[in-house]
Amino acid sequence: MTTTLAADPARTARLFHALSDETRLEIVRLLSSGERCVCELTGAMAAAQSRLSFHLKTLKAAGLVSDRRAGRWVFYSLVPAALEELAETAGALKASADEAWSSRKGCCG
Amino acid sequence: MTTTLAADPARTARLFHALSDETRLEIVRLLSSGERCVCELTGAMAAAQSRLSFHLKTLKAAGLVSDRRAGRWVFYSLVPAALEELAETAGALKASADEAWSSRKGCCG
DNA sequence: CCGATGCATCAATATCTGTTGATGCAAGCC
DNA sequence: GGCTTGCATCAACAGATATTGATGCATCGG
Repeated sequence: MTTTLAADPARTARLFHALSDETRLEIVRLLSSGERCVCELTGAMAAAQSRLSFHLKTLKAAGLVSDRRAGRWVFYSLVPAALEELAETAGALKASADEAWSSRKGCCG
Repeated sequence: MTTTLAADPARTARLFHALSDETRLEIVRLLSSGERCVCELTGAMAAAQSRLSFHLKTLKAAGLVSDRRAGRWVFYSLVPAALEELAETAGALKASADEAWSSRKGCCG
């Protein structure tokens, strides 16, 4: 009743899926200290350029990062609103788990 | 600096992965109103029994739910600690996104 | 205009994931 | 002891996902 739990399940699943990969989590971690171009990410991680491009595309599709072109470089950065949405959803899930403890219910006779 | 961001990336990825499926999100939603046996979940969702068993196994492997045998029924329930861990991780990600805005940094010349 | 750089995209492959139907197994009812 | 119920597990398949190397396409420097 307090918070909307998974108002849009498909959206929630997409959001969680985008963060269900270690490579992408590492990208997010690197972006947490600010905007980065792909070349720098490639350097920081031991990853092929096409691999990073793939994961960045996934993160972008989920709305977690945005890109900005500057000259020959493309800069990626986190989208705070999306991460806030994530935090809210996770918070709602936690709240529902706490509720579950108070409202016990019999099942199957 | 405030919160540890992905101290254990593999664990974080596993947690997010467990919630990256609509069927599993629906299970969590049903469990949020209390303990449920598989038979009841099967009834509430339009899902084959073996399908639910598969997803429950995934959720259990991630530590998000626990099971309890009672007679011929197996009751599943949410694990508040795991959902709190999730909420904390999501909160840390959000915090890092906010930090990213203040600490801009040049890249690639 | 030419070569180099930064990045996206494609093709091919390998692996993982989810679904279904069948089988197995334990617990309770008769 | 047989039968039924509730659930896990398996086998087989289909589809999604991740990795790699190659190619394409802009942008910039000369």
